[in-house]
Amino acid sequence: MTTTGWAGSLFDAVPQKPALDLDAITRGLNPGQTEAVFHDDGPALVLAGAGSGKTRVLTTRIARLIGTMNVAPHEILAVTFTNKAAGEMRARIAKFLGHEPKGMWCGTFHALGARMLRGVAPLVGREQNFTIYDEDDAIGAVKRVMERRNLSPKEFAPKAILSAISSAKNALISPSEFARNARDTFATAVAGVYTDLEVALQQANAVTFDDLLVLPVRALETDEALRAHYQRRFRYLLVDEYQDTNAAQYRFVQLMGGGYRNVMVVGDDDQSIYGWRGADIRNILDFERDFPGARIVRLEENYRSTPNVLALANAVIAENTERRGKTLRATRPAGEAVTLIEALDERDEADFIAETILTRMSRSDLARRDCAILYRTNAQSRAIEDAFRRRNIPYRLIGAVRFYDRREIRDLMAYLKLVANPADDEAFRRAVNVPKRGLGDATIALLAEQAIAEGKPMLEMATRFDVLSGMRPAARAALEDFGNLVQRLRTMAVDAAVDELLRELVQVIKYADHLRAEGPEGLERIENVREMIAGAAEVVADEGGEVGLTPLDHFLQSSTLVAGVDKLDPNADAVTCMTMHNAKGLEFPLVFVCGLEDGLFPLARAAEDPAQLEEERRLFYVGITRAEEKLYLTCAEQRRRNGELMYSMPSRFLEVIKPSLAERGKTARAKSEGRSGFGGYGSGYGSRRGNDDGWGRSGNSAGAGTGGAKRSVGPYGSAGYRPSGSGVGANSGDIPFGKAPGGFSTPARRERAPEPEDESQDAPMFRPGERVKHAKFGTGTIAELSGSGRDTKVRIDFDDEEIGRKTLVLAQAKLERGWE
DNA sequence: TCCATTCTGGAACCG
DNA sequence: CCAGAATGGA
Repeated sequence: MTTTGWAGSLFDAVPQKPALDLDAITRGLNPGQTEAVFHDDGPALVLAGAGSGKTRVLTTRIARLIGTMNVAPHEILAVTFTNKAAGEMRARIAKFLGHEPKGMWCGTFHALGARMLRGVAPLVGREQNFTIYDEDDAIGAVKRVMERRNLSPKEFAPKAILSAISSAKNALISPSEFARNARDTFATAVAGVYTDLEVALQQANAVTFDDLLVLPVRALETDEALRAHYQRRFRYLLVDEYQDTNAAQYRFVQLMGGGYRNVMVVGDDDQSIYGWRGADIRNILDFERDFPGARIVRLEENYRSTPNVLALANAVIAENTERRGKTLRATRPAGEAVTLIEALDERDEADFIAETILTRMSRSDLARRDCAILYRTNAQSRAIEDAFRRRNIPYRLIGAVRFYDRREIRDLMAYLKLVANPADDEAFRRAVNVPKRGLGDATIALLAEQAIAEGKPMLEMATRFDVLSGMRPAARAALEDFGNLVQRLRTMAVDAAVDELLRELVQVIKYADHLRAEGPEGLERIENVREMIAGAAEVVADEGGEVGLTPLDHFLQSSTLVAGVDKLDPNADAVTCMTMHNAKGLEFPLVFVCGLEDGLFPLARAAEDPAQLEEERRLFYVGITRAEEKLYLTCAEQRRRNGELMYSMPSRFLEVIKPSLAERGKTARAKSEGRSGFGGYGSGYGSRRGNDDGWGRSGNSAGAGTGGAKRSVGPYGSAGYRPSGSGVGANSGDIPFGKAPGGFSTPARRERAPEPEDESQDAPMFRPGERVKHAKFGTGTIAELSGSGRDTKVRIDFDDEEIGRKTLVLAQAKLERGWE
């Protein structure tokens, strides 16, 4: 391959009219912002605290470069953290300039990597129409490789193996290097799989997400001409959320910006929350070393939040030691106090949140879209959704079950991927039996075997006479059918719009009938398919640079790279629920950060490692700083996690929240049913009665006594969740901290209970032969009991012939005894 | 023998 | 609540 393919001259200077009113767009900038916007050449590090207007700085600087500095848009490379942010940045710049910044590369690292890779695929052993494997595809490929290496998925979890490979890739460690350093059996297994996986990926003309970073880096490192081309082209690099870059991304920036060295990175070390994905906070801490002479600009004035919110944020983050150190200064007038609420359980917590939102909306012009619920894990959304549904409050979930993760969507996507890239064996495996064509493991295994033997795609094997002739007639017919269908779609896909393609596909495989047969939830799936087709109709080829791609290629790429927040419609009239990770970069007038319990936030596994604990704390900081006007922090005494009831201590992060920083209270249920306040709950489980100095461990806890059975009279703020009879007094609600003097760090566990209210764990054991009644299955006789503790299972012969003998988990069965 | 369906154990954060 | 084992049907 020559280098002329990517050395495009598409963007040869079309002189842009300087229609930019620089004065207008830089009016009101503070000194730090001005310095960053008017920074011309050379490296620069902008340390931008939360809400300090960094997006404005970035867009204004780009507008200035283009509008008044004679920099052509195609000379600019801007990296954002989400596709949505890229779109917004582009739109804002267009507004400043009065025209689209055509030719500018603006997007996430992954999107930019994919874009570059389309042009240089042959350099890394791929073709232009390569497929991007999502995590499931990659796990599938890992499993296949493991099978061939006789590695049992029981001994080594494919997911763990993939995760190790992913980490290696993000650290730019090659398979051979990994193998050299493999010491234990797991690492050795990973090394082998890693080596084979690379071959399999290449054979399937596929790349993983990580490869979108790794392969461009490799191409840039190995091909001098390519590197020179890009270094000449991109005179200005701007990287947002720099604190979350990993080694591969860092290297990418170095390579791309290594020519002019006009690299401006913007970030906040306090908001680094992707260490688990290989992000290296040192990238920002060490920027000056890597780019000597870099100008450092600090943006510490916060325009987003009230002083109350900021005081809390500063207090929380000050606990971290690994930071450059900065303090956000408030510019807004004082607002409402932050409120900390203790709930009984997750349902009580959710009810409180929902009621508070309703009350506040009724008392002000607060809109639903102004409210956000932030949590640590997606699993927490369940209770919150229930609470909203019961009250008919519209809400939307960001990122929980991603649209493209739904089965029906994945089925159709598999077809599309296979059509776009016939070598994609993972897609073949998924598509070939949708709907069921009577092809099972045996047939597929045979195809796979042949494919490996010849080094050819499975799809090709499925169309070859010599392979087919050895199969059962039914299987042969099914494969011929399937092969013809894919071939027809391939012909169509050359120029057809994707929605057209999808409509044809859905019709031919009678997909709607297939889904309808699944019952009521099938209808919802049909609806999703409609949505997918509608969405496909809207995908237009991205401007600039990607010649030769079919509409299908564009569609697949853009849909593979969407993030949860990318779909967030800021105008939708709904409350937003999401993880704190997803909330990065967003802001809302009213924010609830919930589930503040030790073991959940911080997660138990992070508690032991100081580095991980600091990252959790930064995540908390991110959550807090999303709030513009009013912030609630909530925690629950008990919570069901993975089916078991957990009693938890309030998060250790709350420890630094002195009475002056937040007002405290309890939900009505926590007050009336709470087991005499904190410390008393759990009757013996992790009880720290009397071991507590209340809220203000630092000693100035005005209203907090010696813990134990205190009555909470904490104020509820103006939020409206003010149970009758609750007084308004000094700070007093008592919640023990996770990091207790005695050293509690993990929540206490106890027996599985069907309902939070149900204390059936104390019920005596059942005996075989005993007559019982089950709510759904009716009466029956216990045949046998097995297991112990929460895993006790009971086998029952039910009287109803149709039900017969069933094995149930005792703790969940809710059996009534004494029935004849 | 092969394929489809039911059952049972295990589940972060995300591009 | 989803994937892999166990089991039932052609």
